[in-house]
Amino acid sequence: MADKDAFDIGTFLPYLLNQAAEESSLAFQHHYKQRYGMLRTEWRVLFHLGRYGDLTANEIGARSRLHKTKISRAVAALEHKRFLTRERVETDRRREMLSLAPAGRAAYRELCAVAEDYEARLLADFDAGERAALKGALGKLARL
Amino acid sequence: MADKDAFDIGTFLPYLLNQAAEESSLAFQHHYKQRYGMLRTEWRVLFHLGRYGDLTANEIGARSRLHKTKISRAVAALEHKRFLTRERVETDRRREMLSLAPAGRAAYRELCAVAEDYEARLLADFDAGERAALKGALGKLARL
DNA sequence: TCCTAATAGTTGATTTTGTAACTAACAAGC
DNA sequence: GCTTGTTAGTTACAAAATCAACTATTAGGA
Repeated sequence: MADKDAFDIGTFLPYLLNQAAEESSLAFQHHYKQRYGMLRTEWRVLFHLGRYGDLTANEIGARSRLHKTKISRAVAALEHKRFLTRERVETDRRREMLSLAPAGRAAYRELCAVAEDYEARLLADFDAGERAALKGALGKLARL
Repeated sequence: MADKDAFDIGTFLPYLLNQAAEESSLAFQHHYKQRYGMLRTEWRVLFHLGRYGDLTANEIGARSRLHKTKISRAVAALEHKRFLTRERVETDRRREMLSLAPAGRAAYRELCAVAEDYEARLLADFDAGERAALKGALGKLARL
């Protein structure tokens, strides 16, 4: 039945990418989920605010490629946890500027440290050249 | 605000993997969704049966790392589309052997061809060495 | 045999996501 | 001013994923 020459899902790129992504997200999830009760989208939004400073929901969407409804919900959840605050932009009252509150900033700092450690472990088996090649290839595939 | 030396999500491996996985799955989805009305899980189950021959739900789970409830529902949907048939294993009546029906086999063949083309396009910018390195690295990360 | 534990698979309840429709604010043309 | 179109963000409803509980069957003792 199993044709030896056949196309193999185990080497199909989208499949490999999905497996690797899932595997590598799993252990990290634990940190923002268990410790802060955050969803993945919330962690991403928190991250963008921590890394790039105050942004509107729309700007986060442009950077992260998250859909605006996901962002809207993540922002509401983060606000509820008092991790961020909103302020209407007076020059364009459709927009809201989002800023990390102290609790959010603390969570960001801690999660960044965890993320760096975590990535180091993921990449422990790779040398510098392999790491650069991998990230370069992924960046191309992700069209970032 | 934005610290130049800070950890950057744009180079965080789980993030990159997720972006690349999402991007590379998106266009391919269209084929099994539009053409056959399948969900991603259904395509994966179909694929495993086509590639590796008759399997039980549990064996598919072990290979694909899909949760058993996802598989159970995917199998039900594929059976409803008459893409596969089930048969109780007489030596252990808890298990059911799954086999592709002719329609499922046809879908499998067509989707494989599409997948090969699709992957070739995804990897068009990479030379043979880069492809091998990428797949090797992803395989390690996915722990396959 | 009978009791308990483990396994294969399904079902139901809750969460989360995705899609589309919606409100509010702005912008451009007349 | 008014109309039309666009953009920022939210909400509602449907689709899907997750988690726990469930049935049926097998396995391993005492």
